[in-house]
Amino acid sequence: MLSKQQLIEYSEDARKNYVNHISIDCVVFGFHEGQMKVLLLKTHDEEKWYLPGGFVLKEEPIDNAAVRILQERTGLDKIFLQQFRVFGDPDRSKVHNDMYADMLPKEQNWFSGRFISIGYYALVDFFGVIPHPDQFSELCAWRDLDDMPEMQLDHENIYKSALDALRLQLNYQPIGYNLMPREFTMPELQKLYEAILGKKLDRRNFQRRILAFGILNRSEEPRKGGAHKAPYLYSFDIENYQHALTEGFKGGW
Amino acid sequence: MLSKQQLIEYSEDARKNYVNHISIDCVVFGFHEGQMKVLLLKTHDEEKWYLPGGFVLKEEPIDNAAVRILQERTGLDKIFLQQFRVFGDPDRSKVHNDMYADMLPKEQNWFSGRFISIGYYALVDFFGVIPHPDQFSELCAWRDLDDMPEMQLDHENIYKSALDALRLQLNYQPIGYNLMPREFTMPELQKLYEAILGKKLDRRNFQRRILAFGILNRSEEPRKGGAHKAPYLYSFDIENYQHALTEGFKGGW
DNA sequence: TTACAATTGTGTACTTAATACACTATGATA
DNA sequence: TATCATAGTGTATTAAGTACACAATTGTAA
Repeated sequence: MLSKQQLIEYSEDARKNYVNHISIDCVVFGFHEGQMKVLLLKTHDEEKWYLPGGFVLKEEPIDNAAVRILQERTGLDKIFLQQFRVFGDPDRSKVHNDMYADMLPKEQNWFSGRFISIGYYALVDFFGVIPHPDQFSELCAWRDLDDMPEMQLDHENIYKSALDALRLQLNYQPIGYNLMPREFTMPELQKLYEAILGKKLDRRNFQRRILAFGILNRSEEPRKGGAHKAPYLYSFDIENYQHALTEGFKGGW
Repeated sequence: MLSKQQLIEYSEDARKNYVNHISIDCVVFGFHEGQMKVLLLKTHDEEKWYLPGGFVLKEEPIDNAAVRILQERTGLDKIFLQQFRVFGDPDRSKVHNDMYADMLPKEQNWFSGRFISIGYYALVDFFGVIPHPDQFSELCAWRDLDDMPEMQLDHENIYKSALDALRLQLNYQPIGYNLMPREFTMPELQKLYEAILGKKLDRRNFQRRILAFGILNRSEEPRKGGAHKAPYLYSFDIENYQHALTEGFKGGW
C-alpha cells in the first residue's frame, strides 16, 4: 500500500493522464505437416511482424479479453489459453506512445502513460483457424517456428518466453488435444513433441512413455492407403486427459 | 490491436478517468523453527489480514516496484523474487474503489477504474527481516503456513496460488539458498522441503537426492554442542546453485 | 513377381533413479 | 554405563529412462 502522500501523488498522475494501458499479447501455436507454427500479423508499412493482441476493455475480465482477441483473429472460440508472464517495463511505452500518437488527432489522444502487456499462449487446431488480419495489418498468417521473421517491439522476447513456458508445461501436463486432429498416429504425435522441443526423440521410447500416461485410446482399425505399413490410429481419452491436465504428471517430490 | 473505432472509445474511457491501476501483491515466504512462514499485515479496524503490496509508480519497472515494496516492508534489498500470475478481474475493483474512496477527499480521488495486481512470491532469510507495518496497518508479522488467518479481498487466493507456484518450482529448480542460513544441517534442509510440500519425506532418500543435485558443500567440522550426535554442516555451492537455477534440473523430456 | 526402401509395431538388455527399509555411530542424560 | 534421540551410511527391490534390433506391412522399381 501507499502512504497518504504517495497516494495523492499517484492520484495526481492519473489526473494528468499518465495512465496505464493494459493489453494482451497472444502467442498462438498451431501444428501442421510436422511443423510448429505461430500466428503472426504484418502491417502495410512495416517489414516487421507482430503478435495478435489488443487492449483489455473497460470492465472486461483479462481472460475474456484474451479469448475475444483470439476469436477475432482466428474465428475460434474454444481455445486452450495459458497466461504465462507480464511484460511491463517503461521502455515499451515510448514506442507505443509514438505509435498511437500518429493514429489519432491530438485532442483525442489520451495515450500517454505506461503500456503493460499480459502474455498468453494458445494451442489451437491448425485447420480450424481462419486468419483474420486486423485494421492495421495486411497479413495474418502462420509462420514456421524455425523460420520466424523479425518482429516488432519486444514481441520476439514475448514469443520466446511463451515457447519456454510451453516446453515447461510438457513436463507436467499433457499436450496435444488442442493441436492434433481427433485421430492421429503415434509418429504424428511424436512429431508434435519433437517440434515443440526442437529435438528428435526415440520412436520406441516415446511410444512407451506416452502410453504410460494413460491418456490415449487406440482404435481397432489402422489407417489405410498410406505408402507404407498401416499405422494404428489413436485419439485422446478426454476424461483421463482432463484429469492429467488438472492433476499433472507425477512431478519430482 | 484495436480498430480505429475501438481506439477512440478506449481513449474516451481513459479521459473519463476510467483508468487502470497496476499494483503488486507479494507473498513473502520465510522459514523458522521448522515452520514455513508468510509475512502479513493487519489494519487497525479490520480483523482480516492482507499481503504486502502497493502500486507501481510512474515510470517504474514492474520488478523494481516489487523490490521497492519488499524493501519497505522487510528492510531487505537482495531478495529472490518470482512473478507468478496476474489477478485482474473486474470484481476486485469494486472493493478497491470503495476502499480508496474513503481515504481521499472527492476532488483528489481519481480512483475509479480497474485494479489489476501482479503476484510475486519472495523467498527471504527469516532473521534478516525487520517487519515494518505500512501507513494503514498496526501489524506486520509472520504467520505460520499451517495457521493462516482470514484474509482481505482475494488475498487468500493469491497466496494459495503462490504456494502452488513455489511447489512447482521445487521440481525443476533448487530452493533454499534464500531461506536457509549460510550453514545448515541436512535434517534442517529437509524440514524446509517438508514445510513447503506439506508432507514428510524419507530421511535417507532425501539426502541422496539432494546431494545428487551437486549444489551442496559439506564442511569438515560437524556442529557441536547439540543434544545428540553431531550433524555435518552444509552450505550451498553458489556457482552450481546459480547454474541449476538458470538451467533447471533434468526435467521430463 | 519379386526385391527393395520406407515406415510401423514390438521386444529386450542395460543403466539410472525412486522407494522401502535396517543397521551403526555419537553425545547428552539418567 | 545403559538408554534415548538423533545422525550417518548401506542395501535390496521396483520403476523409469536409454539404447538398441528385429519382424511386419505396403508401394515402387527392377
